[in-house]
Amino acid sequence: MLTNSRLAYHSHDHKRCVSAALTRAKTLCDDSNARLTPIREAVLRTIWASHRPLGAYDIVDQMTLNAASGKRILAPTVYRSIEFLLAQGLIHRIATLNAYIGCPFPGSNHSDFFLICRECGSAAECSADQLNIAVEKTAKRAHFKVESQHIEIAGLCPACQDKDQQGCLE
Amino acid sequence: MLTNSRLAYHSHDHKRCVSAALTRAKTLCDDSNARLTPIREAVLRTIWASHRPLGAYDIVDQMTLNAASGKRILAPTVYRSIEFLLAQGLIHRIATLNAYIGCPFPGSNHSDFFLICRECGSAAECSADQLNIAVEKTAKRAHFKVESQHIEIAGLCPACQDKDQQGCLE
DNA sequence: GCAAACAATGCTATAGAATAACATTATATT
DNA sequence: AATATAATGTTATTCTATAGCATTGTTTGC
Repeated sequence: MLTNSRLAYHSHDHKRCVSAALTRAKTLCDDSNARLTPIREAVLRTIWASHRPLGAYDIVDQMTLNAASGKRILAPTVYRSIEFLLAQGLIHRIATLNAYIGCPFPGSNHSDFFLICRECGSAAECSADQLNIAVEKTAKRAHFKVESQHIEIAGLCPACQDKDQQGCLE
Repeated sequence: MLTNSRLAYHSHDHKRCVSAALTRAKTLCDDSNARLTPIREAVLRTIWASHRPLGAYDIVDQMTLNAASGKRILAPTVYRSIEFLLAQGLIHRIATLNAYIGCPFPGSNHSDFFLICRECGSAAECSADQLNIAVEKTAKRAHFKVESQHIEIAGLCPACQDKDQQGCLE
């Protein structure tokens, strides 16, 4: 099973996540002759600022803050970058949240499976053959031809389960 | 496995789907002391007009058309009914489409699993223990506590697969 | 190197989805 | 009937996403 749950839900050196993601992105875009422009890279970096899915307008705001004085990045620009990054498989859209998150293993063919913590907001991605098979099997019984699957699980991540038990959550 | 795929994807006497859904709704609301008001019932009926998920503003438009002359139902009213129907488990939200669909087996405890045809737009709902178990297992490996799951599968329904093969699709 | 073609971004406006806030009406409770 | 509660009407607004066109930047063929 492929997953970044260890990182997503526990304190870690997140700079490494970001730099790894950017390196992978550059390589992949290079290989496929796609142009990872400065703006697109900045959007990707902004999305990778944490393991929490980020709304499009949050990205706009964050980039406006980060940008050198006065330089405003507007919604259509961000949405275009999002479109590009989605097409390259570098990010995913979390439909139930209208938000976007970096893909920890772009390039590898996988279906979308997310574990979203309702407490801390962090989301981990998983890719499990076992699950894909179960989906296929179930669809087959309805004679349905699967083309893409999108699975969002809500609940509590390991860290927030511990907090809950200790009663120190507010 | 619980599913309405047979009905959703093939021609059938849809009036029976609607009347069955409304009967179930009345019974369930009665049992739980929830008020299925005329407006809420009309929204439910509108959503059940087909097996295709319907956007909130489509519901608004449709209800305005259906309503007696001039009587306008506005967005907040529809959204309130949607909220009620979701809470009662009588409808589901299809997150990837921002649309709503009637639940064919309300009252029975089940997780959301949808097969959405990209060709005809119809969506069937399934409930498969097998799949729930696979989700649980996969989540467990990430030490994630599942509270709710939402699965949307896109692809081709049986009827549209046949059409595709015959090349008579446009 | 230069012009034409194409891709990306800037910008304004607008469409589409959802809710906030408050007034009014209907339904239940005593 | 009087009060409380729930539901609906109404207006405005927020949030999400895209259309359309001007401008700038990057390739590509010559």
